[in-house]
Amino acid sequence: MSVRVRYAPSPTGTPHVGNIRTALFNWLFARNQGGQFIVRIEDTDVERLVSGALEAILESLRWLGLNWDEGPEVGGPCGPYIQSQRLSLYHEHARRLVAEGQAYHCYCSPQRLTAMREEQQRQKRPSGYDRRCRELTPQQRAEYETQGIKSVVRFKAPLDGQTTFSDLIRDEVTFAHSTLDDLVLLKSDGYPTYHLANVVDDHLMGITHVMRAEEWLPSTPRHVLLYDAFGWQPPQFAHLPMILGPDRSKLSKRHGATSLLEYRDQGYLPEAMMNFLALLGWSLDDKTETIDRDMLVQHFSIERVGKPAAIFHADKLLWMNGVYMRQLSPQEWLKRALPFLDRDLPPELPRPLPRDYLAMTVPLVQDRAKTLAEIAGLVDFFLVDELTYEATLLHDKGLDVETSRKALGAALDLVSSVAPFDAETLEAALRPLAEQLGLKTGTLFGILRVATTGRTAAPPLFATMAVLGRERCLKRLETALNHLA
RNA sequence: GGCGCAUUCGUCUAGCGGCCAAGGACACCUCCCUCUCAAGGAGGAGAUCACGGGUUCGAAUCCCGUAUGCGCUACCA
Repeated sequence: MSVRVRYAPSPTGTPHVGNIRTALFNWLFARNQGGQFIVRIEDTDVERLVSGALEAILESLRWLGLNWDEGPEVGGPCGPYIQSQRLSLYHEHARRLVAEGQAYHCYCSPQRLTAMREEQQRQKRPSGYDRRCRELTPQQRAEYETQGIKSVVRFKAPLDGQTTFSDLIRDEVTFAHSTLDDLVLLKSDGYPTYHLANVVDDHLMGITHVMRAEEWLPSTPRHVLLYDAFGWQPPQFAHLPMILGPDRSKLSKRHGATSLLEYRDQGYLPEAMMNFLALLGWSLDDKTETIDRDMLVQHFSIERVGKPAAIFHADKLLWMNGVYMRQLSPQEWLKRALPFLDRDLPPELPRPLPRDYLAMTVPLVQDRAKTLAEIAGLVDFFLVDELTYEATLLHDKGLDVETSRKALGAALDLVSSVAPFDAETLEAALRPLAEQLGLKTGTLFGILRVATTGRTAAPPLFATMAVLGRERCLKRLETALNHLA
């Protein structure tokens, strides 16, 4: 039987990296096995719906390149893939369990349940539904119904015994039935709970492997019991390690960027993100760090997924992004950078940006950027009309103003006459100047760097000047001289 | 409180009984390259494998207990 896995997010916000890591592992497994990757939207909590969340989920998947075989937008044989459009299915199955005596209507008010729970907690007793409605007589039920009290449908969990299931990552896990209560299957608003909906849908959609975060482990025995109640074969389970914030708590907004799309906006490459996320809880061997998408698909396996939760430390992601950025061809690099340059370069610079001129800067800055968002700060001096910098930088490190002026003046002469205007010729002309002035080359070049780029750290001087061109260089050297006047 | 899962350098991890007085990567430090900054290259520091008991000729690897962390304990997923 062909593998069918699903990513089943609920549209309550924009997905964070941990959530998407789960999607990634499902996708990798499906692609590795030649199976299907299905996306199913679990919008059964009307209260928590966030508008735009669905689009953010799909956009996250698209950005990483996690294409789905069935789901929203593409449809499929088991649709609809949005749970709010499958309500009658859940009702039908809940009714069946009630008719078979495997589930029952519960009329307890939310207030009573809350009070009960609080009391249990106060007494430090195990919490859980006290099963008051489990054995209601037909008369009692009729009574509640005529009073118009809304009910929920609860599953009749076995009172004793235990359930053991096999998890692909954690091996055998056992839960005593005495620790389970009668969970709600159908809410009073007519929507199913996650428990009912995911079991019904996973079965109806032919899901073979349920790969989800570890937080679902405690409810898995209930799901297994539900499969049994329906007479269905449960899928294989694989509970993935969680991803924690640097303080070891569940990843949240407090930890800075957590949503995948934020990383996109910060200039991370999807291929780097995929590589990094894959290594959070999975490894190929004892040394491989960079693995591209195809290799990932080729080598992914559940057996190599680890058990312990992983902390999301973005510093390694930053490094990896740099690796992928440097691997890009200059053309591709520019293409990816352009939208960020449009966004981040000073608005007073005319658009469209001078693409050909920017292309010349690529060899000078490609190795220096770790994210696409940094590029604007690396190339802005190539484009800006007026450089802004502290004039003291022109005679820093104990240099007297007069020497700086002499240096700039001499450079000005050479730059105006040198030909051709390329890096080699410029260097051949300017390097000897240091000795003539009795300066160390580093010192001279430092002055010229500040004058031509406005900064103390920049790409190699002569290559930079060559790209800037004679006009700009002369103008900037003159401006620098004026700063010292 | 109950139940469950987990526990190897700061972080991501390799390790499925002897090849490990524990390997790789990020970050950090030093050096090289060098006009600055990067990139690149070479080194370094960093883990008594949570702790305590077993099992075994032999344990990071198997078992038990303890501790710690995390998760679940909703008419949320």
